[in-house]
Amino acid sequence: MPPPKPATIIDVAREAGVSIKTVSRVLNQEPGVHSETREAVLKVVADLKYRPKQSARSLAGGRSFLIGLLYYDPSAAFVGGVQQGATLRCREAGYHLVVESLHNDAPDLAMQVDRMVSALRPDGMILTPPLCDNPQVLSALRESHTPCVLISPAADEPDHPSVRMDDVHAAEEITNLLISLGHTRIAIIKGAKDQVASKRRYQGYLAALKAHKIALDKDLVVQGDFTFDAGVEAAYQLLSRRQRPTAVFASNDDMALGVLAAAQRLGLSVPGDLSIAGFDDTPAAARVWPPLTTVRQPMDDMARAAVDLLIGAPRDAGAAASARPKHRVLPHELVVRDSTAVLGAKAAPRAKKAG
Amino acid sequence: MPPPKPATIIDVAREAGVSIKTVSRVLNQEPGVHSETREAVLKVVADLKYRPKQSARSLAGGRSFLIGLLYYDPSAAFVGGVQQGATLRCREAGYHLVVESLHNDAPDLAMQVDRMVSALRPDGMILTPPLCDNPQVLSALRESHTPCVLISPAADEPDHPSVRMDDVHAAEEITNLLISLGHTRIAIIKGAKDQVASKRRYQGYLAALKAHKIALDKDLVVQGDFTFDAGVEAAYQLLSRRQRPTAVFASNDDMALGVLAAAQRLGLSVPGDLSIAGFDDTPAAARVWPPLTTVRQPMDDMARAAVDLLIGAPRDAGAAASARPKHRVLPHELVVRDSTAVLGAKAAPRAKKAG
DNA sequence: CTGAAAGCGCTTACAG
DNA sequence: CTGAAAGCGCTTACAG
Repeated sequence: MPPPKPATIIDVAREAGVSIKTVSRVLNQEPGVHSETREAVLKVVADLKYRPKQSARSLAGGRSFLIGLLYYDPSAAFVGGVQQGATLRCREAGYHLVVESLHNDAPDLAMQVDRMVSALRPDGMILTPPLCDNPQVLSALRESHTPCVLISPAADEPDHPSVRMDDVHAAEEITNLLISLGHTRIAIIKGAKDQVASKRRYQGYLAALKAHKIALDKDLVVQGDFTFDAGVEAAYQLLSRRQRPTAVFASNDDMALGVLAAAQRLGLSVPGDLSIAGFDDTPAAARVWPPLTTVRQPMDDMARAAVDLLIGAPRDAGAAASARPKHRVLPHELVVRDSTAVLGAKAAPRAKKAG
Repeated sequence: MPPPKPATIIDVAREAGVSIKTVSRVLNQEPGVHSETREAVLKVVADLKYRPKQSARSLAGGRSFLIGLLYYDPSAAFVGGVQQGATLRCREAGYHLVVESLHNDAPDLAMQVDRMVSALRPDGMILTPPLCDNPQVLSALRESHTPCVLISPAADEPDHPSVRMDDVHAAEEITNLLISLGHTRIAIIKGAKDQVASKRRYQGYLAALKAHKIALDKDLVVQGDFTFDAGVEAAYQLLSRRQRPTAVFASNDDMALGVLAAAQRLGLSVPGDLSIAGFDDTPAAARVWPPLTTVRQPMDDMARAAVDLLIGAPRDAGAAASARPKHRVLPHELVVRDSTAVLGAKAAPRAKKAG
């Protein structure tokens, strides 16, 4: 048996005794339809289980109801959070999320992006780091006149709206927390050199030290690259010094987990001998012992805000419409767990927030 | 300035001096086009940067070139792996992946699924656990006659093709590994009661014990639910017994991480005092100390296989075409790391595979 | 090997 | 408040 053909707008119009234009009006919630007519149409729609076909709407109307999400590292918890927020917000708004995994250094990156947008003509694109800072990607998108929102880009571009959190402030807060616990020998493991988040978090660290008049000890600053292995290696370096740090602020959770692993390997007690703080609140951060003190990025909310910016800014509103793109900064959250404690204490840490 | 309109098939046809049908033939790689004509068309396509519009192809041709991925727990590493494989394979095949995050127990689940498929008319859907076992989801999909592939479903349904790994065998292998390391008091923490993977892994555990004539000790069997907290709790139960187990097989990594955390909290050395094995090879498994011995599911490959099944089986090939759906079982991989070691040894474990 | 016509199922102007 | 017409940009089925 061949499957029954789904009802079309013509079927609905015939059954309801109106024109297809009126059906269209009802479905798109356009004003100017008599309420009785509306009711009648809606009833037929329900009876016939009519659902407008997206490809037809798209072809005729010029909107695809598709939002694209471009990402690089699929294992990154960051991307998972962003995707979750984006897909939920899309559903609420009647859009759908198309995802594409791209290598940041693929030679044909521009072509891959171009292919996607030319075929799908998404109404907007969401870019996550490091793709949101990739000139190839950005220029391919510009050429196709696809609106896009950058999530946590290196710099706020004048061309595109962006959504981010305040890395500097968050890093400062977490460093303040360590200071308030009595630590003064606080090491930092910096993130990847080419990512601006690394710089910003380092800035926050410096600011906190300065505010508390703690002199910067260059021996306590180690270059990392956001990987677990970098965290392990940095920890060995730091913990082999004569004057060990009593606390380590790793610029992300993966590195913090590396520090934790190295400390345990060396037989140090965490947080008794060493307090450790991370950044990101990845799923793994709560699945180790002791659970990590860290910063929760509002990934969900950033993604939702990105979708909203895209839906609100139709393609080619251009220079005329909104004079300049919006740059939103969303609030983060300090997550104090058991990997940080009062200096010298063997007990559990106090969840005191730094001033 | 209004953005320049993208070229259409008509522009290409005019420029190349052929009919649009011929352009269509070239682009769709249909046979029966003179090679010179083909070259000429291709040149114009390149010059004009022509890209067929997906919504038009979809409306006229009845194929959307969209594959849907339905998932429940976005933090699950499993979903990340599946998505990665699916999106890459889709790109290779000229398809795109649309993702949708669904609550397995949402009251309007059927409607949400119906909305997606009715609007997008994807050429196929990929379902991950537990959604692939959800009657609401399956019936909504059946009603819309959308082909779908189930990834690791509870049971192989006659209606749908599926892709899975061999949970029983993998669990047996990992138990064998522990036995080969000299362990006989091997505990198991079972997975969630309603998931069949739990049952299968337990079966594999039982089979390995039986093969080695090790009597089952009910005290070493603890019910879990796949969460970190369940692992912690189960570990406390197991490790407080007079006769402690010397090894624990947790039915997934999250629970294994819980066991590891609990052991460390109790001051036990892993693997010196306790060997721990997990299942899944989540990102966190390699980010703890000691790194977890576990089983890597071929998530990538399963997803690729799923996409292939979908592309190969056009909508409504129906009963006529392929008599019955295919059920594929893909090979897994034992990942032996440092959380397992020879009974009583304080040294690193040998990476010996069980017979 | 190539093409003219019809049609996919909607929305956009434009009328009334 | 409602509708008849044109058109979005392709593919299908049919001719030659």
